[in-house]
Amino acid sequence: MTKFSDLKLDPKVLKAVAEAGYETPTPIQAGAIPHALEGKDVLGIAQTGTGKTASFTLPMITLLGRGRARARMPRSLVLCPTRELAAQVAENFDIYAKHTKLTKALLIGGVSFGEQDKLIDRGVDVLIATPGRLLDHFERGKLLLTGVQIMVVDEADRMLDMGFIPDIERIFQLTPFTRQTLFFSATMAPEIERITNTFLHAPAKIEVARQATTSETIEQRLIEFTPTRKDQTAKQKRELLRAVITAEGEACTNAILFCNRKTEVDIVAKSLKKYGFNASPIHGDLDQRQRMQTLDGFRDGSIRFLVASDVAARGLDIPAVSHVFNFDVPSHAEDYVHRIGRTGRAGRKGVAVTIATPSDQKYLDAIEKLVERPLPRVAPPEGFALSEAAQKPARKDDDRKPRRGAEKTGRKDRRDRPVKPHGEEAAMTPVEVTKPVEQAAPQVEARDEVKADTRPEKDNRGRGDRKDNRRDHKDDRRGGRDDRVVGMGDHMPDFLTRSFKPKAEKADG
DNA sequence: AAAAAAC
Repeated sequence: MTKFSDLKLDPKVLKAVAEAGYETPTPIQAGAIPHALEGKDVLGIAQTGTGKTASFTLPMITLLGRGRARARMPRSLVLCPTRELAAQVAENFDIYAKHTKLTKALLIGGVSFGEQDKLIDRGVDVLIATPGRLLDHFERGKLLLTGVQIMVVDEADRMLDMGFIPDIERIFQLTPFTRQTLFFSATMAPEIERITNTFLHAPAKIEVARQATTSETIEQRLIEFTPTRKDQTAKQKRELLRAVITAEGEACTNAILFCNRKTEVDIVAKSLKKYGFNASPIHGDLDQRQRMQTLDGFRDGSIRFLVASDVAARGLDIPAVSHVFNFDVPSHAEDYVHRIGRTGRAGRKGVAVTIATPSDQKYLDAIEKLVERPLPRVAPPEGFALSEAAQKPARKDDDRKPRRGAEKTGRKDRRDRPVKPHGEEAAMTPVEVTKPVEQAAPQVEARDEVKADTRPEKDNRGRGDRKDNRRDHKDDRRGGRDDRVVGMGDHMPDFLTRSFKPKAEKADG
C-alpha cells in the first residue's frame, strides 16, 4: 500500500505529515497527489471526510516550496464556499507548511479588511478565500490574480447550490490561462461539468467511492411525533428533544442538533440552555467571531451541544461527535446524508436521531429513497409525555395580537422569545419548568425595554428592519484614514492572528 | 418553508 513517503512530496511536508501522525494516504490523496505534483489539472470527485483537503494542500506546499511571493500577487488561491471551511483549510496549511517559509492569508467576510490588506501587501504564497470577499478585495484594487500558479476550487457543488458559480467563473478569468487547477466536487451536476470543461485542461479525474450513505457505523433512528396542537409543534418538539437527549445519557458525549431555520436554531439553543444543557447556536447570522468561538468551544469540549443550521452540515471538520439530532427533517434529502455524516466517522460508532412530524412525510420519503432503506422507527423515550404547558399556547388571551407599541418602535415582537432561566433546579421536571415561562411573561416587556438599548449589537437580526442599531456607535467607526486601528478588536478572530509566525518576518526581507 | 455569502 502506498505510504506518504512514497509520494514525491517535499521532505518538509512529509515531516509535518508524520508529526501530525499520518502514514497512509486516503484514496483521494493517493490518487490526486501524484498528478498534482506533475503539474496536471485534477478533477477530484469526493465527499467530505475523505481527506480531500490534504490532497490539495500537500502538493501545493510542495510545488510552492521554491520561489517567493510578490506584493499583492498571491501565487496560489483556494476558494471555499463558507467562511468556516476556508478557515479550516487555512489551519491545514498551518499544520503542513510549518517547516516551510510559505505565507498565507485568509480572506473571508465578517472581519475587517485591514489585517487582510496588510498580509496581501506584504505578499502571500497562499490565499484562502470565500468568493465574495476575494472579489471585494480585487475590486478595491488591492489584489492581482495574474500571478496565480495554482488555483483550487473546493466543494464546487456546494458553490453551485449557493449561487457562487458566476463568481467562480469570473475569478477563473482573472487568473492566468497557464495556471494549474485542482477542482473538487462531491457530485458532477451538469453545471459543474460545464465549468470543468471550460476551465480545466485535460484533468486527471479521481473519483473516490461515495461514502456509504448509511454508513455501518451510524445507527439511524426516526421518532415519529404528532403534536397535539399544530401551533405548538416547535415547543412540543423541544420537549421531546430534551427527553431524547436525556435518555441517551452518558452515551451522548457531544452532539450536533440541526434545525432548518436560523431562528429555530436560536430558539432551540436558548431553550436547551434554559434547561441546563450546555448548548450554543451556530448559523450564518451570527457574527464571525462568535461562529469561530463556538466552533472552537465545541471542538475542545467546552460546548457539548452545537445547535446548527446547515452551515455546519457539510465540510466542517468536527471530530468525534457521538450523536446527531435532526430537530427538523431536512427538506433536501442530500442534507440528511451530510448531517448524519457528522457522526460515525473514522470507524467510531455514531447515533443519528431524527424527529419527524406528519407534515415531514414528503421529505422523509425522499430521504428513504436516497438512502435506499427505511429509517428504523423508534418510540419516544420511555415515560415521555408532553407536559400540559407544552400543549397550551405560551399566553392565553392576547397571544396573537401584536404587543403594544411594537409597530411604533419598529422592533420585532419578542414575546415568543425564550425567557431567561429561572433557577436550573427545575430542569428535570418538565411540568414545573415550563411554569416560569408563563410567570415570567409579564416581565418580558420591561426586560426588552432595557435590552433594546444595552444589547451590544446583532441580536436584532430581522433583515427587513431598516433601522440600524449600530448607528448608536457612530463614533467608533474610525473617523479618518489614519493607520491606528480603532474599535476593531472585537472583530478580529483569534485564528486570523495565527499564521506562519516565525517566518512571516523574514518573508519580506 | 431555507441556508449560505460582500458591504
